Amino acid sequence: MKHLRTLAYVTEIARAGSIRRAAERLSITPSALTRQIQDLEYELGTPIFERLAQGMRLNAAGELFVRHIRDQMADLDRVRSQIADLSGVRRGHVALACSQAFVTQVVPEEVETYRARFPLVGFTVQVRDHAQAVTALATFEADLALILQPPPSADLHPLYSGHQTLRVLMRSDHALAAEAGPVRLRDCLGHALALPDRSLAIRHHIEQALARRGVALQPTVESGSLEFLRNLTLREGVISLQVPSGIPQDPRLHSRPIDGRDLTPMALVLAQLRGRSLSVAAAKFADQLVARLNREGS
Amino acid sequence: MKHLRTLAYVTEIARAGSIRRAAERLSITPSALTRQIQDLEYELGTPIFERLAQGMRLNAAGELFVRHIRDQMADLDRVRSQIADLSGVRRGHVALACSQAFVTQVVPEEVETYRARFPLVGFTVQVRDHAQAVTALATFEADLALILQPPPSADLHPLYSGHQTLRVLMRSDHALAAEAGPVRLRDCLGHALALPDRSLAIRHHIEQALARRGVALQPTVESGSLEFLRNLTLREGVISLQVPSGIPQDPRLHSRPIDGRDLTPMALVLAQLRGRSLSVAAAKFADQLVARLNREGS
DNA sequence: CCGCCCTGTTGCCTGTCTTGCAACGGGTCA
DNA sequence: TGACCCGTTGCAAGACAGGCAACAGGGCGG
Repeated sequence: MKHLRTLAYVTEIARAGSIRRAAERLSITPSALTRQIQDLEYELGTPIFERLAQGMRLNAAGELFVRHIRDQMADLDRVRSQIADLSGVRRGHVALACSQAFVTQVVPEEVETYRARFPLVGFTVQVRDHAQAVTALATFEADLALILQPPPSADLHPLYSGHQTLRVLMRSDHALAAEAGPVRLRDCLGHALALPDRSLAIRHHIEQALARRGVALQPTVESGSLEFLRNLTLREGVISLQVPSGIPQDPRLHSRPIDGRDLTPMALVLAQLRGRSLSVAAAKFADQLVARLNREGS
Repeated sequence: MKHLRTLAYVTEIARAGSIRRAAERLSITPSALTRQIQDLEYELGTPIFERLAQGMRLNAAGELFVRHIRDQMADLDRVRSQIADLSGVRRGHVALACSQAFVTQVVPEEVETYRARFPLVGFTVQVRDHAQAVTALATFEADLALILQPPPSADLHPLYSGHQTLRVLMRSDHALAAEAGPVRLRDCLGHALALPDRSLAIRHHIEQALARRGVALQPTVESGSLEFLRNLTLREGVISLQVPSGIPQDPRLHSRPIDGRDLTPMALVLAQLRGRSLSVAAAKFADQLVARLNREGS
């Protein structure tokens, strides 16, 4: 909106780190930018940027001010969403940061369901690990975060929390697929393993459990992409470990839960930033997602 | 600040009830105003005013939007105050709504003390009854409210709550001044009474207590001004009832507490609007006031 | 019923403020 | 030292807010 133009300039300069880079991204000239900033600093009675040879950096006052701008913009979004809601048509936008495990099934299904009811609501879905997800919430890049093993953070306000038991994933014709029921972890270690790499929470969870038993993990293949690992299990006779929410329904794939004695279930939360009030669209989507997670959890 | 100009226009039109009146108060022409509003409504995608023959009135969307504007302005004040605080010099402004009983001693003393330390902080002190005080908080006219017998309201966030025992106020040569210690209420009713009128919480408190005993109150003089009542007790031989905080130190005046069996102490709270974060200046003043009230209460 | 007064709105013009362009001064780095 | 990046500034062109005057429409008393 018009009256926030200058404020948007500030955040862009803070992000870009220099007036010239920001000017380029904003499609205006550096001179226009520098003047806006000078006027603003005059109004505030104090500089909000440090001028360095390499560019501009927010000073303490600037940090406070940028925080204010973000709050303000988020609040405006909320209000616009509420206003749109008055007219009966639900418009708005939902920004979600989620772990990779959920982009396969849960999130696309729920987005589709939601958009079937409210086609005017847009979505932004970003894949983030648990630490990045918290950052995304804090910088208002995301309204909601759906993450595994959330780091303890005072900024997180959980809307749902539950658990997911890890499952061994294999091709339907794999030896382990012959039996049913839970699998002991030691029975997996004998097979060729295709595991998530250390950028993913699943890997940390497994390693912690094994470390307690003094066992080292030697995966045959490791990857930051769960999708790659699934595709590999379809081609080779390797097995993988994934959370149930991320396992697509595919007759060629088979999965069995890991025995509870070997691996504790992983924590799963849907969270928002503490103290922030969501737009109508985001709040409704969160409700829907929580309902789904409750159904699955039971 | 510049970027809030249009938003200030909106609130002024909402307050004035018509574009022309608002234009006059803002010292611009109605045409400039109407255009600003049209642009804003276009940006929002929906009208925020109802056009009536008598003028403009906010619609539901407008109510939401004005609420947002107020929040935004208050938050900007807070941020500016925090920024000023970084430079070591404490600037800012404190707006206080208080019951009449406190303009005699408590508030002027505390303002003086505060301003001795931070001369760059300005004050707005308004006398408001308990209902008006809550309104003042809700409309951001006041940061803090110091009131007797606060109405139960979800919007109030108490920073201090205590009690004040009503005292009988008389000239030092009055018959009741001869004895010391608490006075029974019935001993007062025999003398000529100069009481606060029904616009003040003290009066309601007394009447409720007497109503329970089936006694009707027949004051000789009543007034909405506690100062007038005090001055009258200095001239005539009448007695009055006031809260201790409002009684000035004056050798010609004497006061004795009402017996606890006859009148329960009156509730006293310092409160802010729930969910609002105060400016540094207001928060520090609140701290100081709470310290004073705690000292007095003990 | 009509004129009067109040309301918001619109076309046109003007002054101010923002923006773009080009040039300048000052740092960093090879 | 020269190349390159940075923010900043003078000047001219454009956008935008504001003022003036006139218009359309509803409420109201004569």
